[in-house]
Amino acid sequence: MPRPAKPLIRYDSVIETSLRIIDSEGLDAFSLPRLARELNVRAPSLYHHFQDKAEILRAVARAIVLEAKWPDEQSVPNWVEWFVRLSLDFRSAVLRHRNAAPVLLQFMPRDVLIRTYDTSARLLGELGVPAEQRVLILDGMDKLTVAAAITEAVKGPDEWGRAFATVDPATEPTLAEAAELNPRSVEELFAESIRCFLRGALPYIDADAPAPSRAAIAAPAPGTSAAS
Amino acid sequence: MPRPAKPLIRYDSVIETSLRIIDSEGLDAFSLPRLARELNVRAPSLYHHFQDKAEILRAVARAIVLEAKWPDEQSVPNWVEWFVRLSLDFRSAVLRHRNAAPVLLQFMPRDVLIRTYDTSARLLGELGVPAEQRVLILDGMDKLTVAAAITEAVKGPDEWGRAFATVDPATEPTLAEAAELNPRSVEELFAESIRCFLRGALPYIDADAPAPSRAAIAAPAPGTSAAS
DNA sequence: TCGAGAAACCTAAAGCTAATAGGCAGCGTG
DNA sequence: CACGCTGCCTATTAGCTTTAGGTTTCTCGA
Repeated sequence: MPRPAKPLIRYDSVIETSLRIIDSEGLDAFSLPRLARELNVRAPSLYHHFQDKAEILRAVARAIVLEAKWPDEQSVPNWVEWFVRLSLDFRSAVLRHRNAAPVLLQFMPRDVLIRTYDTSARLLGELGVPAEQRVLILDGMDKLTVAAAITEAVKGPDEWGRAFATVDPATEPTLAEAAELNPRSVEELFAESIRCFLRGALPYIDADAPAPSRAAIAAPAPGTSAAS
Repeated sequence: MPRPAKPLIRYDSVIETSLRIIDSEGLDAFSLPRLARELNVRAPSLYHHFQDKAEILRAVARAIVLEAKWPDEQSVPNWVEWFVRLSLDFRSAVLRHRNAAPVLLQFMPRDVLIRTYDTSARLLGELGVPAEQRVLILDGMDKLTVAAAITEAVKGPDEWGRAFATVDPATEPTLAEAAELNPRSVEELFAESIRCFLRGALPYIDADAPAPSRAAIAAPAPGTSAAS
């Protein structure tokens, strides 16, 4: 059945199907024959649309990251909570696709994040953060969101609910006690880590300042963001 | 040549050789035939010593983490810098074996870290950190060291020196400017992130308090660490 | 001391995988 | 109308992990 009237392989459906297989059957189960079977096609045909398997996985990683939406500055009381919301949304997107965590580690689309960080840098400028401090904030946020989300995704179901849930009280009594008395869920820990970091890194910035509107960030007044 | 007088395969040399192959030729080059060739042996023989390839990789991950040494509390001015040193040592161990980052993501030996965190929890108790806050600190440190080190390890050589070095000034001018004006190396950013987090999470703890001696942590006086 | 069985290697092979080579039919353009 | 390109196909290569089963040597109890 060579050369059908309508193409059987569409770029978007390849990525979509790949992600569905990875989500439901795990990364090890994802192979080109397996993917091709789902598309009613033979594996080598995929090479007419993608250079190799890595290119498919790169696109899958990109699709996951693009699921994270841009938080509305209206829905949030101040700039700190805007950053927290940004991180939580990213984390949610990653955790929706836990099995793809190794793919994200290898093929994280930096350019997508870079655009977010550029906007965040502008936001920091509006807030009065000195230029030489901005990379510290952005890099720290990167660690606390991207890196933390990926490593959290690989944790087993026994660790999903509470932090350090698998600690043995017999061998690590102090840690087990701390885990017992910890009032926060893993999601709250995630959010609170970011608040702590921002508080510690920017003690001189008013935490109650509102998040600048998207329009103000996108088109800053001349000289506003350039002035450190 | 079945059943030689002296065993040809020693557990330690298998792990050591595996790590050397991964370091020098990359993770993709590491296969059981490749490993067996290095040991002057055939691939299936390895199954008499390891259940499967994953067991070897698990041991490799453990070996990397165990390279991180326990910092001497004498060498450091206060407890904050003790935590910073702990993180930097871990980071160094991971970055010595960049190619093994995906292995670490999948097979991070939690039990090794748990022991460190138990000791750290005791340290926090000595410092007067309330019990219900300790998990926040430990989990945040975990994100900022373990997660950040793994993701930093997968970065390409063009990103090793400075943060956001590959940003294009034409498309992301604000971020590029921030990267230009950033005074810190990636290692300093790593250390400073931890200081910021601890400062933000524990504003009421004296940052200049010394790190408790290892002996004091290992055998706390009764009631000292249990009292929150 | 001897015999049984376990230990530690081997070869052979099954059943995967990613990727390449080359063929064939339909589509659109000159 | 014909020619070349597109988009699928089959066949094949080379390499991977893992299992099955064979052979020799070591160890240990009688």
